[in-house]
Amino acid sequence: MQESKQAEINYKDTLNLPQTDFPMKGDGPRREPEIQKFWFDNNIYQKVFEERKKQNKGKFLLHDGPPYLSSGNIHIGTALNKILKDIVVKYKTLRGFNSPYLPGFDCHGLPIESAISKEQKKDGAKLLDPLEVRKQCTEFVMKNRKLQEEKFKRLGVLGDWEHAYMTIDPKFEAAQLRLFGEMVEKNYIYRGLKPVFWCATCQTALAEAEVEYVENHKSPSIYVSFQVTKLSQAAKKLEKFRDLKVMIWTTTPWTIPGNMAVCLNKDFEYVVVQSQRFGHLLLAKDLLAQFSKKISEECSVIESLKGKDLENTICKHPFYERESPIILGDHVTLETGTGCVHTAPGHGLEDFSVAQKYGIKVISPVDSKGLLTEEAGENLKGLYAHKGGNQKVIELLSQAGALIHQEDYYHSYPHCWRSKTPIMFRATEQWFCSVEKFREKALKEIDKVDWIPQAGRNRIYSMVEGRTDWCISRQRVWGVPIPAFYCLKCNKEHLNKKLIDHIAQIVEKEGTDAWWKYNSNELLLKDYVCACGGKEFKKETDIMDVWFDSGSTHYSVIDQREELKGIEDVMYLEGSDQHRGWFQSSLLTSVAINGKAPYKTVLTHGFVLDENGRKMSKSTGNVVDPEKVINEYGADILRLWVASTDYSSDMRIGQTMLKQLAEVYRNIRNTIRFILANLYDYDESKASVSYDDLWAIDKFALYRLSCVKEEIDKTFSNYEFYKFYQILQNYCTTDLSGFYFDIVKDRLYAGDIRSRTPVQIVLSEHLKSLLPIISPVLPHLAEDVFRHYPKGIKKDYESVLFSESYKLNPTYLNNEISTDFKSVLQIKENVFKALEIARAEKKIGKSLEAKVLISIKDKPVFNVLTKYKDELPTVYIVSQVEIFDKQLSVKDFLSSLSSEICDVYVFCANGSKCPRCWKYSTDIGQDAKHKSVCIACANAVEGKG
RNA sequence: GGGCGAUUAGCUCAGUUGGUUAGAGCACACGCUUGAUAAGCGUGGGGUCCCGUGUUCGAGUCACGGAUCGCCCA
Repeated sequence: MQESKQAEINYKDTLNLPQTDFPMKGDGPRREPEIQKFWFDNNIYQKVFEERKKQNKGKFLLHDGPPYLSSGNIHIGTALNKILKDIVVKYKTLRGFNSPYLPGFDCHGLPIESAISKEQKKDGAKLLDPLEVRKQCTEFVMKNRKLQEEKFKRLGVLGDWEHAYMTIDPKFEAAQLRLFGEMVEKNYIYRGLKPVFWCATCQTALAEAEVEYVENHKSPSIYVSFQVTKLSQAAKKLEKFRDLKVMIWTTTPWTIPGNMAVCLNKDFEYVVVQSQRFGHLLLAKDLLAQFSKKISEECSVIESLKGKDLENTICKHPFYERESPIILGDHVTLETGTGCVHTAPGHGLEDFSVAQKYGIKVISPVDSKGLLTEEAGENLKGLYAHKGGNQKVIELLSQAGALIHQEDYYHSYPHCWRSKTPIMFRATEQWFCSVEKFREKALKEIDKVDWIPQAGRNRIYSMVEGRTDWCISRQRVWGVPIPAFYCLKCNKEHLNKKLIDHIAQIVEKEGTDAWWKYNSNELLLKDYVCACGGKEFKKETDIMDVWFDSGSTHYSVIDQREELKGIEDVMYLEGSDQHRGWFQSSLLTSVAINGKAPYKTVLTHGFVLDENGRKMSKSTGNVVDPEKVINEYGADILRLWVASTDYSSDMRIGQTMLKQLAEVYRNIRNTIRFILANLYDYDESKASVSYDDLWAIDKFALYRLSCVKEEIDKTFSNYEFYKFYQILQNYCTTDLSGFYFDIVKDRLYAGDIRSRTPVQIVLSEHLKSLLPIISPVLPHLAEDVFRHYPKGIKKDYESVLFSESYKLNPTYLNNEISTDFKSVLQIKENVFKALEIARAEKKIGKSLEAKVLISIKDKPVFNVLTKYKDELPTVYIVSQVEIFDKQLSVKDFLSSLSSEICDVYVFCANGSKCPRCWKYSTDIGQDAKHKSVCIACANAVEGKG
C-alpha cells in the first residue's frame, strides 16, 4: 500500500507537464502601459518602418484625417476610428508593406474660436485684438493636442507622433496658401453675392456642415395675398376678376421685404376661387381643400389654368410700391402652402437661382446682426428678423389687408450648431470656389475610387453632383487668411498667384499671424500698384473655411513629407459623415489642382450607438467613455470590440458586449498560453520529424490551420475584421481548445519523445501563424506572447511588430485528411453523445473509463475509420475503440446510441487504470521494471530517463 | 419632408442562384474533470428570421406597403 502510493507520486513526476510564466490574465489596465512604454521608448514604430523601407516590398499610405482639437477628450467614435486605422496600418505592415502612419490634428475653426471668446466673455474682458485671440487659440490647441495624443497612444496606436502634422504649422499653412494660389490661378476662386447660411449670433457665414436642423421649431405661418396688376397674355381670360390676388404661404414673414417674385410650377393646375371674405384668389387646385380648411370657408372654383400660362403676370408687393412678377420653377411642390411660392432671392438658394434665370435683382435688407436695414423701410429698420421683424411684417401685412390667415407652425428649421440659434439666409459678399467648373471631372474621379462599403460611392456622388459652389470665406480670425487685397482708390480686388506665393513665403517663416501683424504695404510685393494707379491697399479680413485646411492635406501634408510623397496606394478612413466633410473637401481641392482624387480607397464606418441601438448623448446618460473601458478592461478589449463588429453600418457597445469580449479575449489568450506552456522544452533545430511522420490528427490540425489562415488573410485583405473575429474565435474554442488540444494532451504529458515532438511541431506552427495574425488587432497580447516566446524557437526581432505573415507549407492542405476526418468527426459526435448518456447516469466520469463499440452502417465511412483504427481511441479520448461494419447484438452495455450512420455501445474499459496516463489497459504489470504502469508508460519513462 | 442603410437566439455574426427540421461562437442550464486549474471538456435548452400583403409547388432569401433605429440631404 505504502509502496504503491509512493510509486504513483513518482510517476506523476515523470510526466511532461506544461510550464510557463505567461500569465493567465492579461490585466490590460495595468500591464498595457508597460508594453506601450517599451514600444515608444525603443522607437519600435520607426525601426519597423525603416526595416520595411529597406525591404522595399511596396508602399501603402493610410492618410490620417485630422481629429478636431476642440477638446482634450476623445469619444468612442474617435477611438473606433483611430483603432481601425491602426489595425489597417499594422496589417499592411505585417504584409511587408512600407506603411507609414503620420497622425494629424485639425486646429483652426469656429468652435475653437468660440470656446476662447466665451472664456473672454466670462472674464468680462473687452474684445481682444485678433492676435491675442489667435494666441489663446494656439495655447488651447496645443494643450488639447497633447491630451488627445496621450489618449490615442493609450489605445495602442503607433505612428510618427513626434512629427504629427498640425494645421497651424507655418509650413502647413504656407502650403495651403500655395494650393489656394493654384486654384486662383486656374480661375476657380471668385467673389460674389450669394445667399449663405448666416448666423446672426456668431455674425458669420456658416458651412453646410455647421448647420443642424432642430425638430419642432415654432414659426409664424402666414398666408399672404398679392394683388395682380397686369395679366400675362396667356392668362387674359382672368381679366374679369378685377380684385384677383395670388395666394402665397411662408413661415418666414421677415423675408417679405426681400420678396421680388412669386414662383409657380409650370405643370400644376391653378384655380381662381371666390371667397366670401377675400374675393377672388388664385392658388394650386390640389391645395385648395387644405387652404379652405385654414380659412374655414368653402370656396367655389370659377376658373382654372396651367401654371405656365401665368408666367410674367405682374403682382404688387403687399406693402412696397414694387412689382413682383410671377415666374416658374420646378422646386415648387404641392406638399403644403398654396403652390405659389414667395420668392426672396436674397434669402434662399432656390429663390436665388430661379431669380437669376429671370434676371431679377437680389436684395437682402438684413444686416450681419440679423437686424432689418433701412432698405426694408422705416417701419422695420433695426428690428431683429426672427422676432420683432416677423411681428412687424405681419402687422404691416394686416394693415395692408394682405394677411389672409395666420397660425403657429412646427417644423424642422436650420440652426447654428454652435450658438443653437435659428439661422437665416442672407446674401452677402463671399469668396467662392466654383465647383461647377470641375464638377464633371470630380464625378469621374469618384468612380475611379474604391469605396468600402460600396454604398459610399452613391452617397458622395449625389452630393457632389448636386452641390452648389463652395463658400470658403468666414468672418473670423482663427484660421488661414484669404490673401486678397483691395485697392483703396478703385476698390478693385487683388488676388493672384504671384501675390499669394509671396504671402506664403512670409507665412512659412512667421505663420499666419503675420497677416494680422503687418499692414498691407508690409505684406504686399514691393512697389505693388493697382491698374488704376492706386498704391494704397487694404487687406481682406475673411479667413478660409476650416474644411479648406483639412481638405488641403493631400498637398500640405502628403506632398510635403519625404516619407509620404508619391505613394500611390492611398487610403482615407473616416466615419460616414465625412462624405460631405473631409472626403469631399479633399476631393475638390485635389481635382481642382491635380485633376484627380487624392485617394485610391475610401473606407467608411458607421456611428457608435449604445447597447440598445440608440444614439449616445450626455442628456440620456448612455455615453460609453473609451477611457473608462480601457481602465476596466484594457485597450485590447476595446480593439477586439472594433474588430468584432461590422463597421459598415451602425455599431453598438455596452456592458453585455464588453463582458463577452473579455471572455473571448481570455479564451484566445489561454489557447496561446497552452501552446507556449507545452513548447517550453521544444527546440526547433533538433526536431527532425517529417510531415509523413506526423500522426493523422496532427496532419488534420495543420490542415485546419492552413484553411483558417487562408480565410483570415482573405478577410483582412477585404477589411472585414468582424469576420476575422468570428473565425479566430471559432478556431480557438472549437478546433484547438475543444478538439486538438484535448486529444493531444495525453501525448504531450505522458507520451514518449516520438509521440510528443510531432505535437510540438504542430503547436509551433500554430504559434508562428497565429501571433502575426492577431497582432494588428491585439498588439498588447501579441507583444506579451512574444516576450514569453519559447527559447527553442528562433526570435529575430525585438518586437512582435516586426513580424511578417508566416507562410505555411502548402502540403498541409491535405485533401485526403480533410475528407477522411469528416467521417471521423461525424462518428465522434455520436460517440460523445453516447458517453454523455452513461455519464449522466453516473456510470462513468472521465471518458477514459470507457470502451466503445461502433457499428458503422455506411461502408465508405467504415473503410475510412479502419485506416485510422489505431488513432481512434486518442481521437475519441477513450481507452479502447472497436469498429464493425455489421450490426451488433451486445448486452450489458452502460449506454447506447443509435443514429442513421452508426450504433454506439459504451462499456467499461478493459483492464485497469494506469496511474501515469490514466488510460485503461490490460498490460499493466507486464513491464519488469515498472510494474504499476502500462507498457507504453513504462517505455516512455525509460526513453525519457 | 426626400434619399440611403440596418433589423436572423440574451450578445456578436453566418445563411450561396428561393429548396429538408434556420446555423456558429459566446452567454445560460445541467454534468464531467482537477495533469491548461482564478483554467479545461461534454451535453442541453433557447428563434413569430421587425410586421403585413403578394409572387411561387415552396420565401429568412424575391416584390410591394408599413414599423423601429441610424445616417445623409432640405
